[in-house]
Parts: sequence; C-alpha cells; structure tokens
Amino acid sequence: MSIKPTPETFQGVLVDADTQVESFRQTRNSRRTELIEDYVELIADLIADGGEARQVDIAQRLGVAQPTVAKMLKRLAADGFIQQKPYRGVFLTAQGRELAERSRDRHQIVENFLRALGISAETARIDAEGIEHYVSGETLQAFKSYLSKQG
Amino acid sequence: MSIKPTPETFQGVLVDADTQVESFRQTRNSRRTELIEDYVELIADLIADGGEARQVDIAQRLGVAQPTVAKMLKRLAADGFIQQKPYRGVFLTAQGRELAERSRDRHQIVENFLRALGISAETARIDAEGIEHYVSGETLQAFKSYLSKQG
DNA sequence: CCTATAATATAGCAATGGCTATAAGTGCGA
DNA sequence: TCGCACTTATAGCCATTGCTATATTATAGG
Ligand SMILES: [Mn+2]
Ligand SMILES: [Mn+2]
Ligand SMILES: [Mn+2]
Ligand SMILES: [Mn+2]
Repeated sequence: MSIKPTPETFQGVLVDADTQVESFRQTRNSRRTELIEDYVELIADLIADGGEARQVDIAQRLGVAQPTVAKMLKRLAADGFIQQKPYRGVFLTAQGRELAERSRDRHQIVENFLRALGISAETARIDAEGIEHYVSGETLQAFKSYLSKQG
Repeated sequence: MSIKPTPETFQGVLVDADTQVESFRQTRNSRRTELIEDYVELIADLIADGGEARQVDIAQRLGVAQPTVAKMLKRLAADGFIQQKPYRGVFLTAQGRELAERSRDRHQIVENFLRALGISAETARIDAEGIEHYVSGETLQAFKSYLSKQG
C-alpha cells in the first residue's frame, strides 16, 4: 500500500484503517441478510393476518415480480426458513418463526423510536424499513431505553 | 391477488399494501446508491488526508480486493462522479465532491446522534456506516434537533 | 365434469458486487 | 539508466437480485 508522507501527529478526517474496514465488513454482512429478514417477517405477517402466505401477495407487498419471489422462496427453503409444497403457499419452520419474530420486534422498536423523536408516521415507516437491518443489539437497547423514558 | 376471507373490520398486523410497497421500493433504491456514497466519501477523505486516492488504499479501507475497486471506479467514472487517468489515482468531479460532502455530513450526524444516545464509540461507528444510507432528510433533521438540544 | 382463470414453476436474460490469477504500466533507488 | 517493486488493468469466474415470457398446475363455477 502507499505510504502517506504526512507525519503521524497530524490527525486528518481518516480513522484507523483496521477500524474502518471492520465497519464496512459488518455493513456488508447486514446487507446480505436484509432481504431474508424482510421475507420471513412479511410471511409471518401474512400468515397471521390471512392464514396463508401466497407468492402473489408477497410479490405485491414487496413490489417485485412473482418469479422474483419464487426464486427467493427456494433460497429460503434451502436455508431452512420455510417449507414449500408445490403450487401451494409457504409455511415458516421453527427457525423461520424465530427469525421472523426477532425481525418484527426489532422493526417495531426502530419505527416506534423514530415516531418518538417526532418524525412523521410515513417517514418513520419508510426509514425504519431500511434502518432496522443495520441496528445492533446495543443500539436497539438504547432505542428501547429512550422509548421507556418517554413513557 | 388472492382475496382474503376475513372481514375488513379486522385490522391485523398488516398495513395497507400500497403503503408497504412504497417503503420497500424506497429501501431498494437507497441500497442501490449505498456503495456509491461510501466510495465518494472515502475518496474525498483520502484526498483530504493524503492528497490522493489510490486503488490500493481504497481497497484496504473497504476490505475488498483491488480489482473490485477498479471495476467500481469505472462505474463511478461512467456516472460522472470521478475522473480517472490510466495507472493514476482518481479525482472527484464537482458532482462527486457534492455527493461526498452530503454523504460525509449525513454520516457525521448519524454517528454523533448515536453517540449522544449513549451508544459506545465502536458500535456507533459500525451502525452508522449502515444506517446513514437509509436516513431521510426529515429523520436527519430530527437527529440534528436532538443533538442541538443535548448541547 | 369440464373449462376458464388464477397461481405457481421454469427458462433465460441483465446488472451488481464480489473473487483469483495474471498482464501491463510507473517510478524509485542503486 | 535500468531493473524491480508497487500499482493498475484485464480476464474470467460466481452469487445475488431483479426482470419478461411462457409453461404447468390447481381450483372454482357453470
Ligand atoms: Mn422489517
Ligand atoms: Mn426492512
Ligand atoms: Mn459513510
Ligand atoms: Mn456507509
């Protein structure tokens, strides 16, 4: 790597490289599980609401095409989150239900936290849909603390 | 789409479909620009710190391989964010500097906000690296308000 | 019971974001 | 000046996440 000529005493805008790389790695990791979390959460909600989760409904709510959902469901089945019967709706495994519940709880807390900060319902809903996947346990705890202090 | 047999009076865990789809679309959109924002921000920081941004340094700080960076830089150049001279470092265009500055400001606010909530420096750093890309203008404003009220 | 419609499956394509291996260019020090 | 080490470019691979077009299956009404 290139050696920068500036003396070590000068502290620029840059943080330590090893420190920074860990943040980026962690973020890339969260990005990889983002879709899975949204799928199982949505499937759980659809089942809770209507008794079943069908591809067309998942596709409609995610705003993607049905074959996109079909392919993702295969991955979720291969990963052990759902069970599929051909030409039928999907069902969550124990592992899937566990992840769905954790995701929904975290999602709720993030969205409620944003609302508590005075953010509008619509913006809180939109922002929480993305932010939720990048919130660590420590940060989630801080959000919960804030919410309970607000009463 | 499938018609659910439950009466409309029953309000389940599910929000309106058109409402939900907009959140997912918005999130997918933010995800598309996430990497671009991190690249231009990092390039700006490297230039500010050492006068130049070299592929090897970008790769080392992002934790990816150098050819991964090379390919992305071509995209950034094609999109008008940077200028490249073969076998030389990269430079930001006016458009690139503009995006870099906006990204860095937003990143700073998010990280400072998490710190103000009592979150540890390391967790704030890691979480902010992901959260920053999913924070709307309205939410950013709310974070700023909280920070100024904190003193 | 048959058929039309709805839902699911499959094939094939593209863009994105990663990787390794290797070729080619730059530039510094001896 | 020239060679070697560093840096950049390129080729080729894979996984992911989207799409359209089309085939197949399920099922409800007549
Ligand atoms: Mn969610
Ligand atoms: Mn989400
Ligand atoms: Mn950033
Ligand atoms: Mn980031």
